[in-house]
Amino acid sequence: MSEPIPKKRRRNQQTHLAIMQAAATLVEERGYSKVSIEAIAKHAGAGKQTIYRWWTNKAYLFLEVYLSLVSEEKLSVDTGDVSDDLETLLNTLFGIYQETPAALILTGLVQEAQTDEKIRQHIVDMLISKRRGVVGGVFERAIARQEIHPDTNINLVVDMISGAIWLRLFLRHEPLDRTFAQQLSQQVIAGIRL
Amino acid sequence: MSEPIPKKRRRNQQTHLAIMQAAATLVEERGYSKVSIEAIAKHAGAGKQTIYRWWTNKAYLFLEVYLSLVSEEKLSVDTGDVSDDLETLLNTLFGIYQETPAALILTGLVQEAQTDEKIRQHIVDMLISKRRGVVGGVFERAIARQEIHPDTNINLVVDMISGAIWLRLFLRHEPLDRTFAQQLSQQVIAGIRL
Amino acid sequence: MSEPIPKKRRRNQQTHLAIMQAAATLVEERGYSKVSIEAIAKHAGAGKQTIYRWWTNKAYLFLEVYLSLVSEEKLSVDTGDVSDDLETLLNTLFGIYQETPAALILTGLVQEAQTDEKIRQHIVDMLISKRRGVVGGVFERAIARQEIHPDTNINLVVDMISGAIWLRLFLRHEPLDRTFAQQLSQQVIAGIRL
Amino acid sequence: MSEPIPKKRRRNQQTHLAIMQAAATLVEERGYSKVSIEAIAKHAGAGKQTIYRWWTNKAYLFLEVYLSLVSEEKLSVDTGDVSDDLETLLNTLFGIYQETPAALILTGLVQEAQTDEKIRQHIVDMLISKRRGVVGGVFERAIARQEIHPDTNINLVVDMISGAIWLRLFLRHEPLDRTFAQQLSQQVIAGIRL
DNA sequence: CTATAACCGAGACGGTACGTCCGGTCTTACG
DNA sequence: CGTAAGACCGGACGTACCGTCTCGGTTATAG
Repeated sequence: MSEPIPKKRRRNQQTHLAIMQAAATLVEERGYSKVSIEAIAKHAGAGKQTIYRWWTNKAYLFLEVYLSLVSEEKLSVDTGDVSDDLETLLNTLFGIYQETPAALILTGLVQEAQTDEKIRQHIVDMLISKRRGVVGGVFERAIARQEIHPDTNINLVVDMISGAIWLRLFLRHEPLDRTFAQQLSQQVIAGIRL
Repeated sequence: MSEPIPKKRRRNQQTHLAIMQAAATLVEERGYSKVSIEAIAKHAGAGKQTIYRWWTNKAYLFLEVYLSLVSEEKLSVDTGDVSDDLETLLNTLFGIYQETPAALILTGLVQEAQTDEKIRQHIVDMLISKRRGVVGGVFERAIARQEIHPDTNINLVVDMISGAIWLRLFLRHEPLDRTFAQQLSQQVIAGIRL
Repeated sequence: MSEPIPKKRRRNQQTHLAIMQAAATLVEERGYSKVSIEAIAKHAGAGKQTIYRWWTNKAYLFLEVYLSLVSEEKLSVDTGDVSDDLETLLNTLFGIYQETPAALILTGLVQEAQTDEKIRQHIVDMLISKRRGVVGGVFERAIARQEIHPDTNINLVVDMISGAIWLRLFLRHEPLDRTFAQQLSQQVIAGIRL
Repeated sequence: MSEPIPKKRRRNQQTHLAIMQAAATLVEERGYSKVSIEAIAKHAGAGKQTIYRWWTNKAYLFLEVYLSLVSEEKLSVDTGDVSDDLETLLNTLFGIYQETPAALILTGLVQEAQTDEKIRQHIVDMLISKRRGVVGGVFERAIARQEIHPDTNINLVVDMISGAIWLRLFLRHEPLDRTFAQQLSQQVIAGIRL
C-alpha cells in the first residue's frame, strides 16, 4: 500500500496502533503541521526509527490514519431516493468530521500534496475511488431510477459537492450541519433533476 | 493592507518589495511549506529581522503576497449575461492561478488557518469580501435582470463554485481550463435559472 | 586620549556623561561582556549613533570609564615609610575596587586586549604610567631613604604586587582586604629590605 | 572532567575530540571572545546541538580544553632545590603558554568568571588544586628540607608568583622567558629563604 | 529448543531553520 | 545641524526537529 513493506514483516501490531493513535491524538490537539514525528514517537512510547521503518514520512502515516477514520463502509447508503441518499450520506460524513480529526488531517495531506507528487496521487486515488464507490453510486442508482438526467456529468456534480464541503471544512466560516446537508443536496439535485 | 501600519514606521519600500517578490519566487519553486523565512531573507538580500519587523509570521507575509496577486480589480466583469459573466470570471481566475503561484500560496494559507485562528479569520474575511464584491455581484445583477431565481441562496451557490475550483486547485486531478469553466457555470446556473 | 576626537567636537557634555554613567551602572549590574551598546544607549537616553560617534567601540568607552574611576590622584601617598606607603596605597586601591565597578571593567578590557592590539597598548600604557607614577614612586623614595636595596628590580616587584591583586580581583577566591594589604606589602618588602 | 557524565550516554569520542581541537584551533586564530559555538561546530564538522549536549556553554567547553592543555603531570618537578624546582616549573609552564592557546583561553575563562559564579568556582578549584599539587609541593618540600621559613604563607607567595605571570600573560608588556623565570623565582625566594 | 536475525526503545549525530539579540551603519524628523 | 529614534544587513545565539545512525535488549520464527 502506502509504505514499502518487506514480505516477512514482523511488525508489532501494538506499537503500530499506539503510533497511529498518538498521531490522531496529537493532530487533534495541535494541528497537522505542528505534529512532529519526534512527538508522536515520544507520545506512543516508541522509537523514531520504528516510525520511519513503517512509513516513509509523516504524510504516509497520516494517510493511513485518515483512511482508518473515514472508511468507505461507514458511508454506504441506499434509501431509494437521491435526495435522501445524498442527505444521509452528507450527514454521516459531517458526523465523522465532527467526531474525528479527519478534517485536520485532510488539510495537512492536501498541503503535502502540493509538494509531494506521490502523496498527491495517493490522495486523489483515495478520494476518487471513494467518491466513485459511494457518492457516484448514489447518482448512478438515481439515473437507473430515472430520478435525474441520464447524461448528468457526475464527476462535475461530485466535485461541486465535495468542493463545497471542503470549503467549510477548511475555512470553518459556516458549520457542516444538517441544514447545510439539506440545502446542498437540494441545490445540487435542482440542477440535475429530470 | 493586512497589517495596520502606524505612521511613525519608516519602512524601506524597496526592501519591502524585494521580500514580497522573493517570497513569490520561492513559493513557486518549492511550495509553501518548504519556503523558510531564512531563504526569503537571503533571496531578497534582507535581514531576517526586517521580515519579522513587518510581518508576524510567514502566513501574514504570504497573505499580503496573495492579495497582491489576486486583486479584486482583475476579476471585475459585467457582460449583461449570467452565463457569460460567470464563465469570463472563472477564466480570468484560472488564468491567474496558472500564471502565478497564487494556488500554492492559497493551500499554504489554508493549512495555516487550521492552527492559527487569526489567520483563518483574515482569510475568511478576504475571501468573503472578494466573493461579495465579485461573484456575488454577478448573481445580484442576474436577479435584477430576472435571469435567475430571486431567492437563490447565493452564499451556497458561491460555495459550490469556489469549492469545485479549490478541489481542482488542491488536487490537480483535472485541469482548471475553459471546458471546466463552461461546464461549471452551466451546471450551477441550471440549478438556479428561472 | 583614548578616543579619536575630532578637533571641533561639539559634543554634548550632558549626553557624554549620561553615557559614561549608564555604562558604569550596567557593567556593575551584569558584567562587562553582557553590556551591549544598545543597552547603554537606551539606558542613557541616547542614540546608538551618538555613542559610535565618540568612541570607536565598547572597549574605548570603558577605557574612559575606567580612567575616570581609577585616577592617579586618588592613589598618591607619601608617609615616609615603605611599608606604610605600600599598605596605604593598597588599601586605597582596594577601596576603589570595592566601591566601583572598576574590577569588572578591568577584566573586560583585559579580555578585549587579547584581540585588539591597540586596546592592549592603551591598557599597558595606562597601567605602566600609573605604576611608574604611583607604585614606582613609593619604591624610589624607599631607595632614596635607604630602606630597600638600591638595585631592586622595581618593575618585577611591582608586577608581583599588581599580579597578586589581579589574581584576587579576577578570581575572588580570597578578599582584597586590610589583612591582604598588610601581608602582601610585608612579604614583598621582606624580599627587598636592606 | 568538568561535567559528570552519566553512564547511559554514548558519546562519540571522535566527535568529542574534533570539537575540542576545533575550539583550540579557533581560539588560537581569533581569540576567545570571537570564537562562536557555530564556528566550532562547523569547523569540527559537528552539529551545534552536539556541542550543547555535552557542554553547558562555551566556558565549560574551553575549561575542558584548558585542562587538556595544562595538565598537572606536565608540570611535576622535583630537583631537590627550591630555586631549581621553581625555575624549572616556570619554564615548563611558559613553554606551554607559548606553544598552546592556553593563555588566550585562560583570559577568556577569567572573563566568563566575572559573570558566571559556577564557572568562577570551577576555575578557582582547578587553579587551587593545581597549585596545591604542584607549586605548593615545591614549597612544602623546601620547608621539609629547611630551605625556607617553616611559617611561610605559601598561599600568598603562590598568589604573587601566579599573579606576576598572569600580568604578563594578559598584558604581554614583557615576555614570559627564561630571564623572567629566573628573576621571579629569585625575588620570591629572597623573601622567604631561611 | 536453541540461535539468530529482525524487532524494539532510546537517543546521539549532522543538519536546517526557528525567532531573538545585538553590532555597526545609515536615514529620517525634531528642536 | 546635532541628536533620538530606529530601520537596515548580517552573524550568532540556544532550541526544536529532521531523517540517519548506532547501541543493547527483546522477541519470535527457522533450523
